[in-house]
Amino acid sequence: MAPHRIVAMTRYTDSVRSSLRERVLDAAYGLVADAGWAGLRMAHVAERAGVSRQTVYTEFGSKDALGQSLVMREVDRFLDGIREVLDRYGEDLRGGVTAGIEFTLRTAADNDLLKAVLTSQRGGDGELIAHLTTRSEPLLDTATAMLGAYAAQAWPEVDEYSRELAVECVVRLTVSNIVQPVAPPEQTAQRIARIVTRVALLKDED
Amino acid sequence: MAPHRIVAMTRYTDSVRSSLRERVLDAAYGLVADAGWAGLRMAHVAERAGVSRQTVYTEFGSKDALGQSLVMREVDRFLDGIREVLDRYGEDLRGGVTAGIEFTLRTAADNDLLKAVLTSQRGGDGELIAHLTTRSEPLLDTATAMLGAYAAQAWPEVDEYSRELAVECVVRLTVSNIVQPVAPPEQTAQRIARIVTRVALLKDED
DNA sequence: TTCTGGACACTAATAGCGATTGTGTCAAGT
DNA sequence: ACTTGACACAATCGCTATTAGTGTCCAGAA
Repeated sequence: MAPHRIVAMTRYTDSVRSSLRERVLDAAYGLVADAGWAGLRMAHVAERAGVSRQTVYTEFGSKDALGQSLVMREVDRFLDGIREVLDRYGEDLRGGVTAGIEFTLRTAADNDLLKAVLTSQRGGDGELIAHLTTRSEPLLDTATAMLGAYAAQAWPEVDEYSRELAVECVVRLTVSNIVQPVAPPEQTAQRIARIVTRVALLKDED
Repeated sequence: MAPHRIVAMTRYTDSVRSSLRERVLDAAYGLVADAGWAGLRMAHVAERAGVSRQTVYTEFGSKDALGQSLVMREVDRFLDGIREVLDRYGEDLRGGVTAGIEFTLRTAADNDLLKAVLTSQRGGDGELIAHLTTRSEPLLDTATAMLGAYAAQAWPEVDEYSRELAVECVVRLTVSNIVQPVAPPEQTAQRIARIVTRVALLKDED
């Protein structure tokens, strides 16, 4: 019985802790959106999260570490979103790619933090991007690898080289359209998907 | 005779003036490369160009105007370079595109000013990019239009929509590879050219 | 004429310096 | 576990004096 209780208590503690982390992270996210990373005060984070300043420090250690966790959470959520979209479309890779691109464009449009990470843009207001040493630098690489895996599964008849080219196109053209948009996300997504389909389906003669 | 002499003198004066402008611009270019736009001193420009500070002011009016002329000259040279490459390859559009991309990648690699203009990157050391109001903002548009014209001439059998897609690909993928290079210019250029060829040649079925 | 060189007013960048504000840590209290 | 208050230390701010640079004018030389 004792072991069981210990386990139960540990789980309870863990869940409390993780919900605490989430609350703090939520608070930080909102405040960063308002005042930018430089304008963020640990005291405000604690206040908005409904905890003491000390708790924030014991949980995250420092402001920099809090920033790390913040962008890591955002990155993970984005990657999960992409995965979910791709899964939802199953064998229809073109549909999945279109939806994934649109999802990415919309995310970048209303999430300054992820936009900064996706476009690797330093400076500006996204000063916290100095913290992307952990899991956000290789964001695009991760996304590329993910997309490549789905492509290999859904389009086994396409040769590997063509798939590589196509995946590279998706990623680079999407980022390009985040930086310099010319049409609403939906149209842009369809346009890129069309381009990419051509790249994948045509085996050149030379 | 009098009119002739006047004309001759005017031409002489013009040529002196333009060579003066060039010298000053050359001096400014070198100094900007060393110390950045903010670190540039009009006195240094004059000194290196071998003229008095006053002459620089009478010729350009202000430091800002000098910056304008500087980026305009660089932009024009780049555009001329692209044109020349495209002309040299004549009907061989794929060869021309490949060479043009490589030219662009190499230019961006060793010309910070043009790199800043091409990637529209503000801030950083390219503080003078605040001056791209004249002929550099539409640089990419101009290049796109140019490429489109050549494409229409060399590939009349390709439908217009496909040509548009292909040209967009060339421009966006090239810029993308300036920002995030993964291979030397030559390889990258060939890769992009291959992608673009596929986009142009395949008419999709849907 | 065209360019030079020096003199000038005015403005922007710089350095120094309290005063303020915020980070990060500690210990005692709940 | 979390809070509260206190603290040392560092970064930032507002202010001032000073420097350095822009932009202009004009007398003189080529």
